[in-house]
Amino acid sequence: MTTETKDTERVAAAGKPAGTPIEPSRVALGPGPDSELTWLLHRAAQRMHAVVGAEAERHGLTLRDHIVLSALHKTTDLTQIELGQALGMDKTTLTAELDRLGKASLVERRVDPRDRRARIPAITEKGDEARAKIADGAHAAERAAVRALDAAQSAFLRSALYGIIGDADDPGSCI
Amino acid sequence: MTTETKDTERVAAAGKPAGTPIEPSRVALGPGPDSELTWLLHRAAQRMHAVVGAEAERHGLTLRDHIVLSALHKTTDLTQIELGQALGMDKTTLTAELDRLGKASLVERRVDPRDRRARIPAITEKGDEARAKIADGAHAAERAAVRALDAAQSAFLRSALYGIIGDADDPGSCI
DNA sequence: CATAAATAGTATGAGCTCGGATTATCCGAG
DNA sequence: CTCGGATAATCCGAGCTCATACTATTTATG
Repeated sequence: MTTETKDTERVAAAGKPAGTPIEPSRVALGPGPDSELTWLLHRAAQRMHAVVGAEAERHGLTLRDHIVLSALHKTTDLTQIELGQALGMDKTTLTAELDRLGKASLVERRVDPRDRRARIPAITEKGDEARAKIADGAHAAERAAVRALDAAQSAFLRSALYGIIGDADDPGSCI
Repeated sequence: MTTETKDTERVAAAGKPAGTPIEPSRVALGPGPDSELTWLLHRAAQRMHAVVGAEAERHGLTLRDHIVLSALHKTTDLTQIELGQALGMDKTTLTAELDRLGKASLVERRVDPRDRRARIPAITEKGDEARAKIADGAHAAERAAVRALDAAQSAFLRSALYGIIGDADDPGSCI
């Protein structure tokens, strides 16, 4: 009823029991150097999310926690709205995030003395210690990710990404 | 009282009141060429998501719809699990996504004749028409995003991203 | 000063993601 | 052939994101 080639097809498309041969169909569909740029960027971001997020996880935090703490380490006197815009994060999402970080005593919110509507989140001593530990591992993970590139190539990669981003202010949390 | 002339102005310029200067602190925090790689990748992916997603939106679909349809256009005979792995998409999420696309008659699920547990999703004629239209706009948007790079630089960018991705199989839907 | 419009932050609710349980089916050992 | 374990898809529930509504406060205008 069926051709004998079915065996090879089945082997190729089979799950991954023990021997784990490479499935040609999957590889053909997965990301490759000719894939669309949107897809490559998404996958690469996903990859870095996994490795850097694992580093944050080792200290009981998430990648988003680390990013927010790093932002608060670099700048001060931002309101929540300004922080959210700089991070491309929805204000409601950021409020919930700051609630979590505040409950863990990693940040604190003070009222802006010049505008009593606004709150100025600030990183605490404890928060900065956690941030510093994670930053070490995160930088190592980033260096490892581009170890195949030399300094000039790495710099070009960054500038190319920066060029794609431009001055856009896109929303959307994948982080 | 009511200011008859300014009213329309204000409504039109909502969110950016007249005379508001640019906040220097915000600009300083945003992504720059020296930002961390993880952050740049995330922002660049976010940017492409916005522009390509807008293209899909013009045809009543989402970026994820387009990606799934493109995958089904490129390959055949994948089960849902295999498709999900290739796309880095959770099996539950993919089931829901295929439900939506199926309801719109853009894909159909047939039982794998060799394994009655498995379903083989396939793109329909109608689905491929939508896919083709979106693909045109998407390619144009991608070219526009890297218009500052020449062919060699663009190729290098892709290969660098491909190198970062490696053979990892990360989960996580930002798409 | 009085008052209307705009804005920062928070609360609420719809819809989504994803880990784990469930069902139907396949496969290998006896 | 039968039976126990593995696997594909689906179902269910906790937790999350984000649009919208709401409150407190500031700013503009006469």
